[in-house]
Amino acid sequence: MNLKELARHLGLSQSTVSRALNGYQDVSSDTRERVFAAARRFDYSPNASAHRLATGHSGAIGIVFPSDKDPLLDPLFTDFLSGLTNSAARRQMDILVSASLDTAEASYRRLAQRGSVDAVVLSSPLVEDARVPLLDKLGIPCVVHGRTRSPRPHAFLDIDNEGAFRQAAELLIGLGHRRIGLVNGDARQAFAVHRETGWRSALLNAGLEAPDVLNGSDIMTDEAGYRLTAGMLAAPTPPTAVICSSIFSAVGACRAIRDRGLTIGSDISVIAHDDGITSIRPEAHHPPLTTTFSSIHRAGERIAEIAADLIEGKAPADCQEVWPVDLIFRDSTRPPKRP
Amino acid sequence: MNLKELARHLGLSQSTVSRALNGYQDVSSDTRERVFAAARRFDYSPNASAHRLATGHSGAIGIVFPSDKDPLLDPLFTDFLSGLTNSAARRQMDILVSASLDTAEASYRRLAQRGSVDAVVLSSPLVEDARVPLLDKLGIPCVVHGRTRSPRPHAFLDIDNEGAFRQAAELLIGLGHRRIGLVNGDARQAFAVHRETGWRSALLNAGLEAPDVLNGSDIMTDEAGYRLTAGMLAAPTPPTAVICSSIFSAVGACRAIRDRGLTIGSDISVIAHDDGITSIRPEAHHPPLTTTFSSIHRAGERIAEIAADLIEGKAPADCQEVWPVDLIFRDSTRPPKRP
DNA sequence: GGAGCCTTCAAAAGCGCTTTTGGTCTCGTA
DNA sequence: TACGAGACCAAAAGCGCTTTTGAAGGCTCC
Repeated sequence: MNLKELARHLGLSQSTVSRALNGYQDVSSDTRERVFAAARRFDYSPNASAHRLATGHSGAIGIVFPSDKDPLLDPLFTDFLSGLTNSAARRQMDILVSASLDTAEASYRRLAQRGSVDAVVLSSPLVEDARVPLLDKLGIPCVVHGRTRSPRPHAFLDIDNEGAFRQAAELLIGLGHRRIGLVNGDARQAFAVHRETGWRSALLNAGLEAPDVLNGSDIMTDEAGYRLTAGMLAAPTPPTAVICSSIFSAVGACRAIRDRGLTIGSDISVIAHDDGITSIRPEAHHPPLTTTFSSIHRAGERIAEIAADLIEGKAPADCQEVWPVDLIFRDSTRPPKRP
Repeated sequence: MNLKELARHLGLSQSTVSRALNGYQDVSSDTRERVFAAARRFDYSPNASAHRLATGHSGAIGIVFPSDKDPLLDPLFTDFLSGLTNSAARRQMDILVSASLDTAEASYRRLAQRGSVDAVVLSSPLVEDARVPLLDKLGIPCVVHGRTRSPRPHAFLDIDNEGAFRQAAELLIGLGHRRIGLVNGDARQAFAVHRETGWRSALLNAGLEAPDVLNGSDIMTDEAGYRLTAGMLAAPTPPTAVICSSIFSAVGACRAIRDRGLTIGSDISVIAHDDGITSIRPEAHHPPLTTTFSSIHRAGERIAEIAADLIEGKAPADCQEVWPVDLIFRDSTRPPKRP
């Protein structure tokens, strides 16, 4: 069932039917209702390709996978994507996931030239990310999940990583901790830099040191979390608390603490950043973990909306949001034994 | 730069340029080379929408997210999607992720009618899954990741869940275990049923019982893994070994074991199913976990190929694969202390 | 040397929609 | 009565590609 047939059934022209369906004003409400009734009855919905060709819009938001087996590719992405997709669907848009077989640049370039997407979402930005100027040059609207340095303002949604980690460190300092370890993500990533800044500023403001031995950085896996934490605990002056950049790192960190015969909370305090994924919940741990919390699912939802705004012509400079992060106090943070 | 301009630059007709680029035979190799050179020079690639409209193919494989916040939605999906996308890209196809805002049925129906995708991938099938007959009725080729009961044969790629879990149980039985707990996924899911069958058959074959108290089933999270395992360990005759359906459940199970003052390996043996995600690696645990292993990333890769075959007309009955699962022996499985 | 064939290409139709253009008909106003 | 305005709709152009149709030229072969 296509538009032509539907029009024939109704005894109307294609254009009238099209205008009725698309909400134009110069169709009598009587005709409009007949058209809608027929569309429902014949279960008509317009062909996507034809619609796209005619309008020049693809009706899709693109997102490019980093690369084949990138360690940055984490399970959080599922939650993010799910939010993105839900929200895009509400705006009648789809999410097109594309792989970067050769280089990321080539992928974006291809997306642009083929007109497969109207905008792209950029995940896991580096401190200085070449993709942003590239997309700017290619003329594809782009919204960054996170922030990056860029000559021209870009649309983004970020959480206040610096503030969150400063607060987390301040909480520990308030409890009496003097040596606070950071189990951070990959140092090339923008968010990791922001978190380190937050951690460091809290320590320096309190007149404490932020030595390199307490500043761990690696991919955010269970294994790396274990290794970094175990390393810190084995140092001559081990930390009395650690802050982890992800729940996966935290799982490893907790194992390292226990393997050393120490108890989480009473011996070593732990704070983890929680993106809100279902598979591992910090409040279900023993003891429940204190967290900095921000739902990555909701970030995905919002980013699709921002992308839609961008497509409708909103200026990138007006599409910049930084969300506050909740600090949720639980039982894994206590005063240190020997301050 | 579009086809018309390119043709004008070359002094050729659109049709000749199109035929040259698409590898038809009735273009002289001389002309063909000129065309390719020009296409490269002007960085031309055909408009996706126009191509789709003309060919009638959307060039995309669809996948529908279960729903807004479905507990079945797991982080493994990222790895799966990454494989799917890579492989699809190699065949010049994209992956269209779509949300099911109302019902899953409506989403698939819309995808079908709008012609947005040429085939769909169906994840996490239930034992009896309404989506398969629906897609059959709608006439969209579909490949299932897993297996489900269906009146007509459907294309699928599954791993040998039953065999894997039978082997796992047999390994434990061989070591002398008599009470083996199962920390399984949601019992509505097909794979969970298969795994239970494997576990049960190994026990019964060995003349052992498979009581309900040892047959745990829930979503595959850290928390559920903890709860199920803790429950079993608190029973009058606790298991001496547990088999977990996911690495997330296993993380929880291990915590439950330790929280009870027991040691993994020497007190309680643990086997986990490992999908090969990077964030949590079983070999990095202490002790390293024995696993049934199958890469979900590679499954995604293969499924895109199967979908492409299906689109090209291959019969669904000829697109059925069951992959063997590796049983990787590590240090978390030892003979029981008191058999 | 003309019929028949192959190679190479141009012209044009068509994919299913949106949007522009223009025409008809009614109505209110001068 | 005449006329511009407004409501409604049909016809047709156009989006950028693929594919069919058919024409021109060069070739072989009887």
